[in-house]
Amino acid sequence: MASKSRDPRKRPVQARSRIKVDAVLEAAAHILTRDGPAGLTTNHIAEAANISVGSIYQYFPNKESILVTLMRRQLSRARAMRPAILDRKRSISLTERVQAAVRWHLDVRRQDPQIHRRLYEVHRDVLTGEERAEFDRGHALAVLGGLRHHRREIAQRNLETAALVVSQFMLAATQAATAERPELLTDPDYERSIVRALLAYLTGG
Amino acid sequence: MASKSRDPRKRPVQARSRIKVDAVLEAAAHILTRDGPAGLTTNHIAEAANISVGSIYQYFPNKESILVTLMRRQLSRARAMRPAILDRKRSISLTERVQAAVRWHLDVRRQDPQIHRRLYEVHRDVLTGEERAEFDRGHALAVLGGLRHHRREIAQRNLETAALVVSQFMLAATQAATAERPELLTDPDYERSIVRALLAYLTGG
Amino acid sequence: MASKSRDPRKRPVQARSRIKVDAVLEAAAHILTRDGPAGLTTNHIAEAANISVGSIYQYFPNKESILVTLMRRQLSRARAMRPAILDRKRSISLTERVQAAVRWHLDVRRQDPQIHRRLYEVHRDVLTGEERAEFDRGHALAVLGGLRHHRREIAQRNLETAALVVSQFMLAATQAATAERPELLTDPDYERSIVRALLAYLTGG
Amino acid sequence: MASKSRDPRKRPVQARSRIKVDAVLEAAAHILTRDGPAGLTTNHIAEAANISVGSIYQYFPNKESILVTLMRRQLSRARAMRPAILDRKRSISLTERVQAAVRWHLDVRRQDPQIHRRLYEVHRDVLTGEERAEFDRGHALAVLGGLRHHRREIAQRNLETAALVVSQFMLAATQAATAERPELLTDPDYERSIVRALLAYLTGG
DNA sequence: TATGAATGAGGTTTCATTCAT
DNA sequence: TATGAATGAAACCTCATTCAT
Repeated sequence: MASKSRDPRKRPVQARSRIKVDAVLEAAAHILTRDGPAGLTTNHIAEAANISVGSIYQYFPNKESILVTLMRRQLSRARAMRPAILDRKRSISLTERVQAAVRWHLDVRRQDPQIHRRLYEVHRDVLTGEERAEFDRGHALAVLGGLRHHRREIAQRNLETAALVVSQFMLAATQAATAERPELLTDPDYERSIVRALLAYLTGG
Repeated sequence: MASKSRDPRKRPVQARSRIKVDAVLEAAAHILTRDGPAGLTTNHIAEAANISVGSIYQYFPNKESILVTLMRRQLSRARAMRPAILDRKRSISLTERVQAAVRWHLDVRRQDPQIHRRLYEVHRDVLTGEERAEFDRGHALAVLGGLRHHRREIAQRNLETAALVVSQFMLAATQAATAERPELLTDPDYERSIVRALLAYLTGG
Repeated sequence: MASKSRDPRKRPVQARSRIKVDAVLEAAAHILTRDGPAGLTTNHIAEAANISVGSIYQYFPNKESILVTLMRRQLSRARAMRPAILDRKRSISLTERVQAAVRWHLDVRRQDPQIHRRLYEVHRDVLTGEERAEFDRGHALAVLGGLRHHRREIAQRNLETAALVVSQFMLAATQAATAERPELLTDPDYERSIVRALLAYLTGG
Repeated sequence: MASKSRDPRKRPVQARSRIKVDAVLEAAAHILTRDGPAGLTTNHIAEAANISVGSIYQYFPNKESILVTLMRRQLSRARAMRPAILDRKRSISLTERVQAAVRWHLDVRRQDPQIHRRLYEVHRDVLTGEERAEFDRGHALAVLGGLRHHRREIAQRNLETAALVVSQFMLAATQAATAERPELLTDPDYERSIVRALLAYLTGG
C-alpha cells in the first residue's frame, strides 16, 4: 500500500541543513495556506524557499513527505503546548479540565491559524493509521481521556460518543473562528462560551 | 485571480442536454467520492459519464465549473429537504427548532455521506464570496436565522457568534460521523446527543 | 515484479492511429540506432516522429513499452520470414536445413542491420521470460529444434549444448557482419562459409 | 560529437591517489554489474567507493571517463593473461593455437563474467576508433593474427573474414554462456565444443 | 585535497483544453 | 452537436557537475 516513503530523507543534524529544511517547510506551509493543496508544487516550494528543486530532494524523498513532516511538526508543537494540568487525575475539577483543554486548543490555533485548516483538508490522503487518528481529532481525545476521571459528574451514558462530540465541538469552534472570524481566537468571551457549552453538554440533564 | 468562468456554458434548455449535464455531474460526484480531488480528471469524468471529453466542454467552460455546479446542486438539494417547520416563527420551541435542524442536517448527509466531505475539502478553492459562505455553513444559518425568535431563551449575548458556533458544530458532527463512524449517522443516540449539546450551548448559563 | 505495463495502450485499428504508432516506432528505432539506449528520450522520439510528447502516450503507456513493441515487431517480422522448409522433419537433409536457417538469419539482418544490435543490447532489461529467451537466441533454437531429426548425423553428444553453440555462432556471424562489415551480409561467399562451419561443427569428428 | 574528455584527469602518481582511483573503478564495476548502465550514477559510485562525489572529479573529468578507464583496465588485464604460447609461430599446431585462444578467452570471462557483458553493452557509445575496435574483438584478433602461420591448413580464402568470424564466435560463445548458462564457463565439454567448432570452420571443406 | 550540499537542465508522465472530422 | 486524437505546459523527480568550506 504505502509504497512511497513518508519520512524525511535525513535527520537534519547540522545547522545549515536544519535551516534549509525549515525553509522548505515554511515555504510549503505558506503556499499550502495561500493556494491550497493543488497549488503546492515542488517548483513553487523551491522558489518560495529560495533554493533549487534539487535541494528539496536532499531533505525529502518526495513531495508527500513534506506534507507529512508539516503535519508531524504541527502535532508535536501542539503536544508541546499541552498544559501539564491535564495529566492530573482527580485533583482538578471538570470545569478546570475543560477550561484548560479549550485554551490549549485555541492556543494551538493561534500559532498559525490558517495552516491547520489546510493540513486538515489533506491529512486523510497523506497520513495513515495512528497518526491520522491523532491529527484527525486534534488531540482532543488525549484531553478527553481525562473525562473518565469525572464520570460521576457526566450525564452522558456513552462516554466514547461524548468524547467524540466534545472533540468535534472544540475542533468546530476553533476551525470556525479560524476561517470566518479570526479575531474570535483571542476573544475571552468566545473562549468562555465554548467552555460553558461543553460543560453544559457534559453535565446537562 | 478569478479570471476563469465559473458558470455553466449554457442553460441546458433541451431535454437531451440536461441528461448529459446530469450524467457529467453524476460521474464527477462518483469519481470525487471514490478518488478524491486528485483523481478527478476530465477524461475520467467523460468515461464515467459515457460521453466524450469534447462534449463536456459543450456544457461546462472548464473543469472547475463542474465542481461549482456540483456544489450548487448539493445546496439546492439540501434546500429542498428543508423541513417547513423551520419557517415558523414562534409557534415552535427552541428545542423543536434545533431538533428539526439537526435532523435535516443528518438527512442531507445520509443521502450521500462521502460527497459532502470531498466537496467541503474543495469548496474554498472553487467558490467565492457569497456562495462560499453559504456552502461553508451548510445552510445552517438559514436554519439559525430562526434563532432570533428565541432570543430570550438564549444565553449567548452575540447571536451571530452563537449561530456560527452552532452551524460549525453541526457541520463538524456530521463530518466526523461520516468519516470515522458512519453508523452514527443513523444512530438516534448520536442525534439526540448533538441536539442536547446545541441546546446546552445556546441556553447554558 | 513487472509493475509497469509493457503492452501498447491500444491496438491501433484505425488507419491514422496505425500511422502514428508506426511513426513513433520508426523514430524510436532511428534514435536507438543512432544514439543508443541512453539517447532514447520520449521528447526526442516525439520530435523525430513529428508529433507531441502527449501523443506518444496515446499509444504507449510508457517509454519501455515502445521498446517492447519494437522488439516484438522485430520478432514477428523474423517469424514471418521463416522459410516453411524448416518445418519439415526428415524430408530435408541436414545441409538443406542449415542452409535455410543461415539464409533466414541473414535475411532478417538485412532488413535493418543496425537496429538488431541495439535491441539486443537492451532486450535483457526490458523483456521477460519466454519472449526474452526467444529474442535472446534469435529464433535460432526454433530452427535448431529441427536438429533432433538429424540426430544420427550429428557428432555432438549433448544436442542442447550443440544447439546453443550453433545459434550463437549464427548470431555472432551476422552480428559481426552487421557491425563491422555490412557488405558481408549480402556476400554469398560469407553465407557459404557459415554454412560450412556449422556443418563441420555438427558432423565433424 | 566527442567533445568530452575521455582521459583520466591526471596520472595518479602517488600511492594514495592510485588507491582511490582503483576504489572508484572497483565500485563502478560492481554497480555496473549489478544494476546495469542505468544504475551507474556518480553518487552511487562515490558511496560504494567510500569517497565523496567531489573526489571522483579529482581523478576523472566526467562519468564517461570512468567507463573508458574500466574498459582499458579490462583490456590490459586480458592482455596480461595472454598465454605466451600464442606468440610462437609455427612451433604449435593450429589446434593448439585455437585451444589456447579459447581457454584464454574463457579464463578472462571467468574472472568476472558479468562485467564483460555490461561493458560490451556500453562500449560502442563510449569508446571510439581504434580502442573500440580492439575492445570489440576482445583481442581475439591479437590471437588470430597467428592464423596466418597456418594459412595452408585454413580452408577460408579470405583470412580477414575468417578472423572476424572466429573472434565473434568466441565472443558470442562466452557471452552466451555468461548470460544463460554460467556453469558452461567451467565445463570442459563446452570448451572442447567451441574449439571443435572453430577448427571445423577454419579447416572445414 | 576532500567534502557533499547545491544546482538546474532535462527526463518521464499527466491532463485540461482544442479542433478537425 | 459529438467525437477523441492531438497538444504542450507543467508536474514530479534525477543526477552529472560545481564550488564554498
